[in-house]
Amino acid sequence: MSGLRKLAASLGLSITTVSRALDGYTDVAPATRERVRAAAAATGYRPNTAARRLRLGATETVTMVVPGDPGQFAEPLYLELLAVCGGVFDAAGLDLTVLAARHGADEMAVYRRLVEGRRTDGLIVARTRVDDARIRWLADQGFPFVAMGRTELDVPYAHVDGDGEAAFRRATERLIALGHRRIAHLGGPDGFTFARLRRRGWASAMADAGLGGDGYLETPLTETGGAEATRRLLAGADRPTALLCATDRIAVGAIGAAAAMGLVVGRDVSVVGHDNLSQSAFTQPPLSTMELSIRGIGKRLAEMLIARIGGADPRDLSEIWPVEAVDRASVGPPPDRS
Amino acid sequence: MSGLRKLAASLGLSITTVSRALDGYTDVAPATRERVRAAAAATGYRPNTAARRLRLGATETVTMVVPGDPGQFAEPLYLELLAVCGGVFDAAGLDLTVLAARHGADEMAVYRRLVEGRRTDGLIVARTRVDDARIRWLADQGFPFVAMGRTELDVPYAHVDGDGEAAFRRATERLIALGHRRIAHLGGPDGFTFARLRRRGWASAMADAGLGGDGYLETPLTETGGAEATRRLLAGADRPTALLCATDRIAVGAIGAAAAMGLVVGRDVSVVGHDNLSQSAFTQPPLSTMELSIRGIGKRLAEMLIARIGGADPRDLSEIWPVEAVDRASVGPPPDRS
DNA sequence: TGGAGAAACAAAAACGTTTTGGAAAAGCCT
DNA sequence: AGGCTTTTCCAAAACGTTTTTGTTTCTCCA
Repeated sequence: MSGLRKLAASLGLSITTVSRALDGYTDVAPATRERVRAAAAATGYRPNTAARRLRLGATETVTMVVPGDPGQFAEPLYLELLAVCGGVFDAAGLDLTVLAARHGADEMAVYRRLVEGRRTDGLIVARTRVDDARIRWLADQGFPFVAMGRTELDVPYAHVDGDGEAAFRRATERLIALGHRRIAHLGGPDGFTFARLRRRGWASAMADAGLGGDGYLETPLTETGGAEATRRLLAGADRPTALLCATDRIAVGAIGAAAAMGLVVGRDVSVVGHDNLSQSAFTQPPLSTMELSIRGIGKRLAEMLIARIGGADPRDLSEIWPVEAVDRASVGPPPDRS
Repeated sequence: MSGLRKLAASLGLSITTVSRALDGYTDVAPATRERVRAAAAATGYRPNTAARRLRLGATETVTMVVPGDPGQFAEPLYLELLAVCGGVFDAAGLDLTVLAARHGADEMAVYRRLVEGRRTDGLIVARTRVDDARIRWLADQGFPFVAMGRTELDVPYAHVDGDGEAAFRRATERLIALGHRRIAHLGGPDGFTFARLRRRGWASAMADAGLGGDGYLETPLTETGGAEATRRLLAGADRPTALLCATDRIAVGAIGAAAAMGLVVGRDVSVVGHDNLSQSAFTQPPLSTMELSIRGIGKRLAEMLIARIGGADPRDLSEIWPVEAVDRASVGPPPDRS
């Protein structure tokens, strides 16, 4: 005998009363309620989660699928996101489980298994894509989920995102105001919505200023990707005077490649990133970048998922967060001979 | 009616037979087994996990507590560890849940709640400390867990670790062979076992060479920590010609600070790190570092935890992995005037 | 005083599995 | 053919909750 039954026996009560006392029903006399609570605290009673979940028909679990591709995605931001969300979920009595999936065919299989096997009450979808099969399917199923990032799909879905388009437009405008004319954009894979939006911000600012928007190069989201793109961009005669990078990792690669070519970053060529990773303040020169509050976003994301699980309408759950500029020495006016 | 009962009814069998057929007992005729399996596959039957767990008395869940301290611990390696472990656990039918806890008082409370509430079957303990209360308590309870890293406790516990002591001894010896005499060590907080072992490796190589082991500075595990320590170390007259850093993050800070002081890293001062983070190949100059296979370690860690849950003796589960040197341009001979 | 209504508790069912302890049918041997 | 083992299946119990549906006792008012 264990659990509720034992506690009830030791108190000379029925398990019904004990259960209801602990859950705070008005059904039980205040005196008994206190007696039960004291006994529960004293014996360290904790309801068996499996039994509870079976009875309730809920898993009390939410899931985040993290990219499992080797090496490629050692994104520091995701761990912080997990930690922040974990705190909120924990306070709400939800377990946060993580699952790794490689981008590609088996990715959808992972989601399907989770949803169809009713192994989770809600999902966090990160690294959203313009046409995101996961979101299309989940929304179609009416399954509760939140997305970190947007898509271009026409279905409603709960999401939080940074305003990368505005941020990159502003960043471009500031470079233009400094005198730059040839501003290249090292964008992420265009399938990712965040990459497309940031490119759009850059492109619209360039167009508004009557400048050519042809200095666009799509690169992998790695330092290596940024370095290779930079080598190519800076090789030509009419090389750009500024490199606007979709992420700090790309920017770190760009700074490395530019320096290796004998150029002084911040004087011969300006570099801008996005994310404000901890290492970005320590490049030579320190990287000008933009910051989005991961802690804030993670908290809201978790709260939204809880709301969705509670039945909230996804149409009411949409937030675009501002992105703040972080100015450092990797940006300066263009060189004179430009 | 749903689940097993429905499936059984549709086949004209009892739920017992269906259950045993799916679990592959010899108890059921091969013909019926196939019939059941086909029907299960066709209807997409998945056993209800809560019911299963209740009956089995297992949570089928393992947990990793990640550092929840804001910003401080945006360690890229942890995410990769999670992804790798997640894959192994998933294949074994185990859920991997993450929980955030700040270092300090409530950390033990988190572990206690997990274990005493029987909310998990096993734990992964990372970032081990020399005298680690978590490990002392868990081992005392006989609860299945694995540690990434060691302690100086006398209790047996399953663990995987890199041989940081040997790696730092070798690294120091190589610096000495290059001609360096004043080699400073920017160590992590000494409470962390990995930091103490790396320091010991450095100290023993220095002692063996008859060199002073006083160039030791304890720093936080951040770029800022490395930068501040470097500023202090390089300010004096008899400044070190080499900085051996406990981690790449510290080393990145060191390179930044040294460059800001007008020194050329790799010529005026050499810098070595450990972790081989993706950005470390893109500092100026590229950082010499050491690498430990996180994928390999994560896989073994997960396998060991599964073994421990299965009842394996922790004494048989201990692995120290080699650390490989990654040579880049941040290391060179000491400057002449030394 | 009788009856209605509220307050406090309890019995029992259900959630969906796994497993125990058979039972019926079939095959084998003498 | 009768007893024995083997094969194949099933009824029922149990895991520990939550919740529905009572039942009893008490209070209050006419």
